[in-house]
Amino acid sequence: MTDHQPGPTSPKAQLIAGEVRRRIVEREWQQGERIPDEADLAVTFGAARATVNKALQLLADEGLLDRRRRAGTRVAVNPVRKAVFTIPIIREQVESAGMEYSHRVIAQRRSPVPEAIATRIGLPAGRILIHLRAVHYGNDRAFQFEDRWINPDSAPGLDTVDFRHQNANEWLVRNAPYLRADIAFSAENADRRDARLLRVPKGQALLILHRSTWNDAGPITTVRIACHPGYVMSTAG
Amino acid sequence: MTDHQPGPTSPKAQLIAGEVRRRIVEREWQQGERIPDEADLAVTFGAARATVNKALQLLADEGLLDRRRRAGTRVAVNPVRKAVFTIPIIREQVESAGMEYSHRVIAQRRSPVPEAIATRIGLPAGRILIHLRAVHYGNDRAFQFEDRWINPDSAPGLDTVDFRHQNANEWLVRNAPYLRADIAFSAENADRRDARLLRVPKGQALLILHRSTWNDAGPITTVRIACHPGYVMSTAG
DNA sequence: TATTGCATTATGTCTAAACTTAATTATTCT
DNA sequence: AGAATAATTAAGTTTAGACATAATGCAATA
Repeated sequence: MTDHQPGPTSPKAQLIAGEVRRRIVEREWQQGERIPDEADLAVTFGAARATVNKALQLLADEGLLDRRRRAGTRVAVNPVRKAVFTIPIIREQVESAGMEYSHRVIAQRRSPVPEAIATRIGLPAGRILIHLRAVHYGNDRAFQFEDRWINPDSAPGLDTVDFRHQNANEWLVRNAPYLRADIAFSAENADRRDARLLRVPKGQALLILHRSTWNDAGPITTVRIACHPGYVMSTAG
Repeated sequence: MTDHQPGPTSPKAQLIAGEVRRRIVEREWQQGERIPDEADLAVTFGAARATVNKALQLLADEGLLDRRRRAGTRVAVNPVRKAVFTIPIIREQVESAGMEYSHRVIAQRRSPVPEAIATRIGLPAGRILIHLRAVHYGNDRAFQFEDRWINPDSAPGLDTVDFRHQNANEWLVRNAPYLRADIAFSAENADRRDARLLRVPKGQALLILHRSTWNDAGPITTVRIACHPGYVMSTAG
C-alpha cells in the first residue's frame, strides 16, 4: 500500500495491545472470556494478522491473556504477576548516585568448595575453586559485601587474575559470558562478619542476593551479596 | 514454498538466537564488536530477514546485544542482567507445597492514609482508604503478614466487601485489574507487630515486598508483605 | 462402548517485499 | 573551518500470503 492513514506515532502493535489491555481493564472483555480470534481482530483494527499476533503475544507474555492453539485466546483468570528486575552493576549504581566507587578484596584463595555451595551449582563437593571475598564502597561507605566462588575452568587465564585490581564481577562479565543465571533474594540477620565488613550492628536485617551463572561447560561462579541496610531492589520502570 | 527441508524441531528464530548466543559466548564475536547486519545473517542462516530480526530482538531483550538503527548491532559490553520473577499468589504457593491455606483478618477499617504511603502511590495525604491487615497461613504456620491500603474508588462495590471471607488479593485481581505495578524487595528487622503475627522473635530479618498497583483512574492498592523467615524469592524457571 | 482416525480451527511461524525512521556520512554552502 | 543539508544505511515495522502444529469434536470402526 502506498497510501495510508497519517501514521500513528507509536507502533501499531503497541496501539493494538494497548486497546486490548484497555478492554480487559474496563471489563468489556471479562475474565476467562474468549476474545475474537486474530483474523477478526485484524479486520477490526485494520491491521495484518501478524501485527495482531505480535500484540497478543505481548499481552500473553505479560500474563494478561491465555492463548492456546485451536482453543483460542481468553482473558487470564489469575493474571500472573511478573516483575522484571534489572540487576545493577554495582559500580554503575554507585557512580550514578554521584559517589566514588572503590572496592577492597578481603581474601582471595583457592579452596575446596563446601557442600552447600557445591550442590547449588552442581559440582562435586571438595572441588578446588577460587574463593573471593570483597567489599564494595561508595564514598567510603560500605555498599555490598560479596562472598564469591569462581570455577577456574570457566575461563582461560582466570587462575592468574588478581582481583585486587580488577572487579571480579566486571572481569567475569567481560571474560566469561553466561548462558544461564539463577538469582534469588532473601533476608538474613547480619552475622559477625557481615556486621564488621558493612559496619552495621550484628543482627541488622540485610537483603541477600544469591546469583549463580553457568555456560555450556558448567558452572562459572556463585556469589552471595549482602547489601547495606536500606537497600531496595525495585522494578526499574 | 511447498518443498523444504525436514524441518527443525524448534522454531527457526530460536535456533538462530541460539547460534548467535553461542558465537558470543565462545568469543567468536567479541564484546563491543559489530556483528553482520540482518540482511547478511539472513543469507548465512538461510532465513528471511524478519526471522533474523526476531532472533536478534530476543537477544537484545536479554541484554546480550545493543541495537541501534543505522549504527548496526553490536555485542553488549556490559550485558545487562535482567531477572524475571513470578510473584506467586500466596494461596497457590501454599497449596502447591501440600499445605492447607487459610487467612485471618486482623483489622479492616476506613482510615486516613499516612503521608509516607500517600506519596508512594500519589494521593494527597489524609485521604480515606480501606486499611486492611491480614495474616496468611499454611497448615497453621504463619506465612505472610500483609498490611494493605485500598482505594475504595478503584472498583465498584469495594466498600461493602468483607475481606474476612474473601482474600483481598484475589478479590482485587479479579475485580480491579491494574495497568501498572511497582514491586520492590527489601529487608527489615521484625518489629513488635511483625514478630507477634508471624510468631518469630523481634528483630528477625524478614524479606519485605512492597507492591502498588494503578489503573487509568489512579491508584488501586499498595501493600507491604512481610514474609516468614527463610522465604526465598527466586527466578522461577 | 471405547477407540481410532480425520476434518476443522485458531494460533504459531516463516517468507518476501515494502515502507519508516534514526543515525551516520558526505556534500554543499556560508 | 563550521554549519546546514542531503544521501545513505541498517534497524524497525507492517503486510499478505503460506504452511505447520496442536486441540477439539465428530464420525467411523472394532
